Amino acid sequence: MGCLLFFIMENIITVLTSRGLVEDITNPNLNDVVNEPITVYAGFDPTADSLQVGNLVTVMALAHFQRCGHKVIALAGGATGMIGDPSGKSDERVLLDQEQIEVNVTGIKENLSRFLDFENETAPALIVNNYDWLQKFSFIDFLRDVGKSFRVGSMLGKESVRARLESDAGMSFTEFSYQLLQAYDFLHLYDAEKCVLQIGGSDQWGNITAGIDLVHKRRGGQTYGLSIPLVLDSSGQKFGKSAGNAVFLTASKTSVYDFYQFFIRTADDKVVELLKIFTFLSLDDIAELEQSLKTAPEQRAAQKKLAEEVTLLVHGENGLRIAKSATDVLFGKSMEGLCAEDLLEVFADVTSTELQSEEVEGATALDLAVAAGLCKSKGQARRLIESGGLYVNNNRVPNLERVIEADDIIDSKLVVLRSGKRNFHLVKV
RNA sequence: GGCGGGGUACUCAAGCGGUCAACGAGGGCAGACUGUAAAUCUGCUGGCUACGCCUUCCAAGGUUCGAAUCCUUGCCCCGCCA
Repeated sequence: MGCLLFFIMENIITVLTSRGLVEDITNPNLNDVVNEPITVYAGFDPTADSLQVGNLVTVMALAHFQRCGHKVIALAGGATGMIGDPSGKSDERVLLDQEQIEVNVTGIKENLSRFLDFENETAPALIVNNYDWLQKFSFIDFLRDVGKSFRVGSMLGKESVRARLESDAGMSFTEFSYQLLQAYDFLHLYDAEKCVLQIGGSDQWGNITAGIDLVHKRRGGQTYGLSIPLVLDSSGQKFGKSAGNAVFLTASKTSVYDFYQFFIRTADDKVVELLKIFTFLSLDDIAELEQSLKTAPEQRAAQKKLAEEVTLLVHGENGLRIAKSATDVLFGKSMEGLCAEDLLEVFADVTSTELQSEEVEGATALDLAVAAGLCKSKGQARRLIESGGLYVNNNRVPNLERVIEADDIIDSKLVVLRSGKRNFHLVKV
């Protein structure tokens, strides 16, 4: 049996390495260990009710594990989220209440369900919440059973702790204890699910090794850790922020259009790396796209493929369809042939204003822009029009006298205002 | 507690009695160019019933025909000495 599996299973470490998803592993033996199916887990912090594209890196790694025949567990940190992981944070985190965390855990589960197969016959994925086991501990029990196995010296040595102790913000006992909880998670999953590997972002290294040590001390078992490199954008910033806002996987927080566009705007020198990380495209396909980048950069084939693949994975076929038709309308010159309902879907997340029909029909474009709140004042609207930056239904407003006619109101319901290239505002009549 | 410097638009920062809705830079917005990149160039950046009018330069008073500019008081910053 082992032999058979050996031949049909691709070595997951090789796969991940070839896609740039491995920063470091705790023990080189892991290369051989994964030739048999193992159980692997990664934790997700419920700081919001949706994962962000940054989390997607870890999710993709988990998905690769599952595709290679391993059993994967996604751990939602319902309990640890209440404590706050100090790793990579310069300030003490504001504690979330339990109610909020439950909401967040639910949202995260929803996100994960798109990537992991929970129905798989041989190795269905599992979602667990560490609140389920950590919540049962009394403080005394925890200190006796878990705390006893930790040395303060090595806890103090962790990067996440050291950085904070040296900063002005300092660190509370609560956050200091965080690594014990995450370490205990590993022990619990080792016992309950025979989980022998934890993966996570490189900032999780200290927490992962703490878990490995704990399993070794308490059970004498050998476990492993694998860290994934932090993805940065071309300006060296943490990946996944767009104009200061995080890009979320949940459509209500980041529209499918914005999500799609985030990937479309990937810089040339970054797109190959992202294709490897965020899609399941073969390396051959990616090499082809890389070639097209050199021969026909203006086609942006690689960016388009990246955006399509990721949007499809996260938002499904319908999400991708909406994102693409939104892109057509928002970048295309004409909106002809689209009815008000199509437009409402396309502009679902665009700010909109409801006005009475007598405020719209017969009004000048200038007045409408102000009434809708697109421009703060008439002066601003006037300047916008004079510089040719205001559009009604994707047609430039030629002069200050332009009046909104009945024809401009699509299906007697909608007028689409736009300032500049992509700043849209919907007027509902 | 003593001495000195200062508070101007989103930010920095000129202005020191009229020519000030307030120089300049950054940022932001728009236009041209372009590959939804980067760079570059141009315009705009208090409000309005708009070649004019109104409200602004920490706050409140005062001097003056006229103040962001001078005086008084208050509030707040920042240096230096105790």
